[in-house]
Amino acid sequence: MPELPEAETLARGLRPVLPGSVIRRTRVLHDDVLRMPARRFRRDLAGRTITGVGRRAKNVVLELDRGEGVLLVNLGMTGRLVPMGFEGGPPGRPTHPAIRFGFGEGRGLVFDDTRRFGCVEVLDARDWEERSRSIGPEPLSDGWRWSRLHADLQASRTPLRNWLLDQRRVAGVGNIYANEACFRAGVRPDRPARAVEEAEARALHRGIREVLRSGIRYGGTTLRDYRNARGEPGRNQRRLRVYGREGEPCLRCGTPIQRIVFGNRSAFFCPECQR
DNA sequence: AGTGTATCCTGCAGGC
DNA sequence: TGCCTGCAGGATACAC
Repeated sequence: MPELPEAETLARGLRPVLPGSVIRRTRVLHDDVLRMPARRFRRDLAGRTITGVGRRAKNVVLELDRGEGVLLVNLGMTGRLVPMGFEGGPPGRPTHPAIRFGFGEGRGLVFDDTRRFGCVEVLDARDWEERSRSIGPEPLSDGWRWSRLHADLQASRTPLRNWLLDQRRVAGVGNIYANEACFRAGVRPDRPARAVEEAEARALHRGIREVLRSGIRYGGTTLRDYRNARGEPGRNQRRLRVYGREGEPCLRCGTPIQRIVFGNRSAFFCPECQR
């Protein structure tokens, strides 16, 4: 579920709330969301202060004191972060709590994840730097240019949609926004990456940025589970042009949107507008 | 290097 | 109402 815009929206909602909180207690209800032994996880977090909230790719990054370590949260398909006991409204009780962080004075944070495909881990500064380096460029950063995208695409013949989902190539793009970006670029999602021409790479670069910015502007896309820090759904789902619209008319030309499956996942496109 | 497949897990919608 | 199938925003591992 949560792709870059959803993680960004969540991080923005947590930023005014969490910093300054001291992790006094960590309860692991489902250890399968941890990438490390529960004992070490709890020990690494004990007594540490959350100093900031950021995002990298689809991850929410809770920055920690004592050496710039981070608590890295990947939301998977159904993950949520629910602040508890802060003013600004109780966002409803978590239905599938996996980890509970207690800050004292009745406050805390719950990592809630129905399917538990998400994961949570603590990394020290060195490991975090190394991990971040293994992830591709942030598509909304100034440094990410269409020429780089075009050059990188030439190195692969995997289908464009799959290429976009690979976090080592570009950060934060998931199945919804990948399909939407392909539509805006007028390129079929199953076209080999290296067959994307220069002008198309420009359009794709622009399309990726547009769909991600739209996602952020409208508070994320909620198909079912996504909620921001206040427990509210996003509004971007109304702006999707192809994703989930199989058989419905293309908003540009009226041709029925097609769904095909490859790489084990659905892809949606307009056979008329996308070549 | 690429693809297809399977895995982790739960819930929901639709067909009968 | 119940049972079954298929599907879901992610990430990874495997055989070929």
